[in-house]
Amino acid sequence: MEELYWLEDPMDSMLSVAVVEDHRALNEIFVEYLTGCGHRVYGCFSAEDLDELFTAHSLDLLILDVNLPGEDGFGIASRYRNAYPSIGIIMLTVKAHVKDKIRGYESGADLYLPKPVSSEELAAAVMSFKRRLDNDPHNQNVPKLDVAKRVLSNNLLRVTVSQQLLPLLKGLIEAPNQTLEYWQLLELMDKEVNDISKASLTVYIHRLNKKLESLGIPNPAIQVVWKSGYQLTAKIIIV
Amino acid sequence: MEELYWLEDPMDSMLSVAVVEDHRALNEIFVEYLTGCGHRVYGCFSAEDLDELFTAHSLDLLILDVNLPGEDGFGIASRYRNAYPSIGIIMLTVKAHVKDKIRGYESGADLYLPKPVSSEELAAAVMSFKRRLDNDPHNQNVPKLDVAKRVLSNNLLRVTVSQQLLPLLKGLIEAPNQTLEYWQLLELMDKEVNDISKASLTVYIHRLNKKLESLGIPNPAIQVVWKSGYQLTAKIIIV
DNA sequence: CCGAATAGTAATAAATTGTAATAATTTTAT
DNA sequence: ATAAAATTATTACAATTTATTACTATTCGG
Repeated sequence: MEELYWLEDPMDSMLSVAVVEDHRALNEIFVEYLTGCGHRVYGCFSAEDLDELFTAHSLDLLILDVNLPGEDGFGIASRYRNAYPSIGIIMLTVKAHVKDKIRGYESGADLYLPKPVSSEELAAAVMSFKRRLDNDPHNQNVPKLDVAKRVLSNNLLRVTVSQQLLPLLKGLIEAPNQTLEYWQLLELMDKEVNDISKASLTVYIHRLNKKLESLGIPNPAIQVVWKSGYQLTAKIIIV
Repeated sequence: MEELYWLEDPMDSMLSVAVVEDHRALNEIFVEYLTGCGHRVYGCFSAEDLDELFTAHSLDLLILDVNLPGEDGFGIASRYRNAYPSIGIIMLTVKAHVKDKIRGYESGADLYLPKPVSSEELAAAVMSFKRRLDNDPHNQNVPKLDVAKRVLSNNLLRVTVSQQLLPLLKGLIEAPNQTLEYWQLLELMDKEVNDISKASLTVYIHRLNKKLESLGIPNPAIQVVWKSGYQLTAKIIIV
């Protein structure tokens, strides 16, 4: 497959968005503009690219051109809508006929934008989707870690985190849904990397999981990745 | 205020919709068509009408013309969006300028349809909104796999899925009711394709079926396709 | 100094994985 | 139809890895 790309500058309350558009110039314009709006945006050029991208990154929103080489936008939309009902789908097309719009909606699009679409318009549609996500009661009351105060809190509860465990938790939060290897975790804590330290790491993780559980986060929030390390599976923000 | 009206024929899985459009003929066309689609549809002609209507009936969706006597569609949208974040808003307008579309989204519209809008198109947009409501995984008891959390759950129960079995299950969910060949399943797990791996695959499938059964899914959810592979027969979604 | 929280260590329990052995099922051959 | 062969299901077990608990030592604030 061709090389996918994204621009750097992820911000905190952002969306993960894939732009699937084979017109290179347009793709780049969209990616750049949406990135500037604070989202993590991946540009790709075909269904194949998207599938590969999706195996590696979770996505909140797909922006699909209808006319693509290989599988078209309708196909992608229905396929993803089926397995991932909560994903957002915005479709772009020059076909302005009613039939096409209806087909777009039926294949699972949340929004159907007739081309030409300006970056501003697209960004507004993305924000509209984001607002819906933010208003979802399940995405509210996200626990926060105050690093300076060493306090972990949500709307109801608060627990302190010890000096020792703090950099471990901070590191895990900064790499959401990614596996951190044992040696990386030990380095976060300024420990030597050896078997004895590794054994104690399980205890530290266990203690962190207990803290997180006491905040109402499902246990284990920090899950083992067999023979590799650990990953944090809950959403926590750092303030 | 003027007399509001709605046509009879409410069905069970319907939406409560208000059409706010001061063009009487158009209003009537929309109300009639959407009612025919099985929704409970209220026609009204101004913000004032809508407010009165809303005191008496709960509404899932507002269809707003932009140009209205008194408060315009933007005003209504932001006011309702503010107070009722989960309400759906579709805006209709002849103003096709980008600025107006953006203003529409910013004031809280989920969808912005440039006039002229056909009844069919409007109905498709309404269905799209309804599907979003219905498909909201939080609103149904379809088992869901949270890949990031490695958790499989329904309304009542929750089981974790090991690192190893996760990609296998994910692959099966993404190809619902399709047979995946042995080699495809092994590739999902990054295993070599040989007889020994194939033998162990039966154990992995068995372990997955046990997990699924413990969620109340009829066993075997993953069924063998003789001499070919396996297929998942239960509906599971990925969040 | 005391007492509570924290840190390190060790021992034990539990989970994950791969493999093998056996049981059950389906197909094929007679 | 029946027996044999092939295929898949289930169970069991051992090796490895991780989770949990308990205990001691240390640190920190009052």
